[in-house]
This record gives sequence, structure tokens and C-alpha cells, in this order.
Amino acid sequence: MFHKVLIAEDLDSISIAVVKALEEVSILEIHHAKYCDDAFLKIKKALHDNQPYDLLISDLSFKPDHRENKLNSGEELIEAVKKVQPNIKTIVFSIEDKSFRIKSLFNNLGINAYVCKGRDSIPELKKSIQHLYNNEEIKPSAEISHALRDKSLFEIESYDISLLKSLSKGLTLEEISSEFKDSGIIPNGSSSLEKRINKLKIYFKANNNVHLIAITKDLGLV
Amino acid sequence: MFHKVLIAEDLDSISIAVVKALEEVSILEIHHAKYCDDAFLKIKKALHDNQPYDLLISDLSFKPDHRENKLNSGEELIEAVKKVQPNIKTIVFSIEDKSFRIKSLFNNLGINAYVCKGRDSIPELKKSIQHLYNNEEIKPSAEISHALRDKSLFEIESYDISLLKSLSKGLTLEEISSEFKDSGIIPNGSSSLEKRINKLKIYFKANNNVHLIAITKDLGLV
DNA sequence: ACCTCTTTTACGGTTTCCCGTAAAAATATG
DNA sequence: CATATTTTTACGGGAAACCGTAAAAGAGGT
Repeated sequence: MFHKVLIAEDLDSISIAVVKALEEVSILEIHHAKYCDDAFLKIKKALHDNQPYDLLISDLSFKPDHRENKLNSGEELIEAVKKVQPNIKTIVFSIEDKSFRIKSLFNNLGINAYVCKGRDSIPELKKSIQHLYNNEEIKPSAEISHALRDKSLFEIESYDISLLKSLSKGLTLEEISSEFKDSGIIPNGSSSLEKRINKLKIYFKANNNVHLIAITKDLGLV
Repeated sequence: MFHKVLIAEDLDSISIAVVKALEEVSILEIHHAKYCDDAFLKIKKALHDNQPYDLLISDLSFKPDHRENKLNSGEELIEAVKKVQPNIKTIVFSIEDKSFRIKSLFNNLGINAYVCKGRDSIPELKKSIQHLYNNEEIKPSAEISHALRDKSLFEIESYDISLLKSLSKGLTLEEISSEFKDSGIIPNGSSSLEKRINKLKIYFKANNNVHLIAITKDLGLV
């Protein structure tokens, strides 16, 4: 079994159960961080001491509080960690169930497994750990199997996200146009923006801009 | 100490820690439900058997899944429970940190304490239970003390909510106007709707309708 | 270089939003 | 009952969104 495992999870009410679960699958060294920054430091320290972690189990969203942090989400943490220790195994344990988000975790961050927090997630987490250790094919849980098949979100790019974000800030097309020009984002003609927004509206079946933002906010895109 | 306590919490990763916490403050009978409907049934059954629960600890949001449920949130659960057993003590244990929501829990549902899931919430939960049992004044934790003082949400009424909801569904003012007429909601002239929306835009410092929906969605109002 | 296909931008016409003003209706007040 | 005050509704002009079409610019292939 894995020897040294790090948990990145802000809620104490959850980390307690995760620690317990790890003990039950006989993991000897279990460490825990409540902030992404702390988790990253521990990873680096362990690496430097030649006793690197075998596995990182991370949440995605962390509550902001008084502390100023460099890394503010599981995505950012994993990205940073992979740069200093590319061979580390990663499991994401989060309540997120939006297909495109989970997909991007596998495709862009190269995570090894995803377990969705739910009514029976601790047994699933244990299973995933064991499968991952045995190098078995991780068979995605029912909750997320559809997510990986879901080809629908194949082409929502960062461009669309910036566009939606600007819209949700209350900017007009003209304002977004000049904002994009300043940032060097192309296309930036107000007509092109209009066309792109129109595609998004068709895609998300939105009647108008307000509706579009409401929908994409629900999806967690913005 | 309380004898019989019910936990309503869908995430197993959290309920495990809560059960553990209750054991540590020497509560003898600890029961747990993953669905609001189940929790309500247990309450009624216990009442019928003349062995009612002393305390209900409930989450607010429950993940929807295949099961059809009558009660779908902690608010609905508590409201239903208070009708059959008004004297029961209630603690809400949730990640929600929006001031007006917490306020309404105290004012409208008459909950006895609120503990916000966070980096150090299990000790807080224990403390709240003990204070509540000793009938001490519950002093709100730092995280939510400001919430109760917060007078800012002075009168966002259900009227505004329906209005915002309709907007976020992509309806035009005309459509909302006739919708309101059908439902007997007044005022319903498109000009009045416009005026009301304008007040909301001033209040929330929104540039336009899109911005307004983005903001209120962030606040969890819609 | 030329042609083709795609992407980006530009330009009208229509609808809806946005905002101020004012009339009409409802409510309150003496 | 008559007169203020507030609330609701109506109207009008300008800005932005909405929608189709077409021109300009760019990319790729022969």
C-alpha cells in the first residue's frame, strides 16, 4: 500500500473521515493540510528531504479566509505540485459533479482518479486508493462515468470563459471589445463577440444574455 | 447531556466526523439520516413511540439523486419538524455563510444555533451542543456574528426573488408582466417591474440586468 | 500567385433594455 | 369628503442587445 499520503482539505469535518479511511486501508504516514499553500510546502519539503509523498488527495474548493494564499484551489495546487513532482499520484475528492470540470481534471491536470463526495463516497475513496495502488484500471464510479463520455462540453474554451466573465461583470459588448483589444485577446470586434455569444446561447439554449449568465453560473463556468 | 440526537447530513464524509464528535461529548443515542425525508420519518416515529429526539443537527443542502423526496433542504426539514415537535432543539451545520440566509434561519425557523462548516468547525459544533444543553446564551462564532448584525438585506422580499428568478429564466419584461398577471402578483405593469429592477440594480450596484443576475446568483438569492 | 474556405469584422433593422418624466390609481391624512 | 402622499402604470427617447446578411481579412492548398 502507499506509504506516505497527503490530504489537502479545508473542512475539518471531512478531513477527519478521510484520515480515518486512510488508516483503515493501512496507510502509515498520513499528513493533512487545510490550505493549498501549506500542502504545496509539505510536498516540496518532503521532496527535498528525499521522502516524497506517494499520493495526494485533494479537494477542489477551499474557503477563503483572512489568510492570503498563493494557491486558492485544488486545480492550482495540483498544477503546481505536478511541476515539482510529476510522478506523484493524485486523487481529487470533491463535491463537484459537473462533467466538463471533471473531464478537464483528467485531460489537463492528468489526475489519476476522481471521487465525488456523496452519500457513499468514503468506501469509494478507499476502493480508488486500492485500485490506484494496484495499478488497476480505475473504473469511474456511476456518478461520473457519464461525465467522461459526455462529449458535449468539448469546445468551451478559456476564450468563452473570459467572455462570459466580462458579461457577468456588467460590461457592454463595446466595453468588452476594447478590454479584449487591450489584453491582446482575439477576436475582439464587437461583432465577433456577438457571434460567439450567440453560439453560446444556442449551445446552452438561452433566450438572452441574462439567461445565458444564469445558466453558466449554475454550471459553475463563471 | 442530550440523550437522543438525530443528524441529517447527506455526505458520509461529514456525518462520520459529526457522529464521532457526538460520541466525544457523551451522547448515548446517535442516529443519522442521509435524506431529509428519512430524518422526518425518524422524528415522527420517535415521537409516536414516546421517545422523542432532544436535538436535531441538520445540514442545509442535500444532493439530489435518483430518489424522489418530499423535503429537499434543511430549511424544509426543520419547518416540517417544528410542526410536529415544536420543542425540539435544532442546530444547523452548513457551509452556508451568507448573512441573510443565516439570519432567516434564526428569525423564520427559530433554530437554536448555527455552526459554519470550516477549518475548525467540529470543536465549535461540540461547544454549541454543550452550551445549548446548559441553556447558556449561544454566542455566535466569529464567522457569523457579523451576519446577525448585518442589517443590509433589509427587505429583499419574495416579490423581488420571483422577479429575479423570472429574469434569470430569460424572460422579457413583457413576459414577466403577463406571467405575474396570471399568478395574481402585483404590481405587474412592465413599467413597475422596470422600476423595481432598477431599485435592485442600485442596491446591488449592478450596471445592467446581466450584472444583476450574476451578483444575486453569487449571493445565492436565486 | 491564385483560388477556396474559414474566420473575423462591418453594417443595417428590429426588439428589448434603460432611464427620466408624467399621468392615473390607490392609499393615507386632516 | 377633500386633499396630500405614495404606488402603480403609461409614454417617449436613446442605448444596447438581437439577428440576418455581406464584405474584408486570414489560412491552406495547388
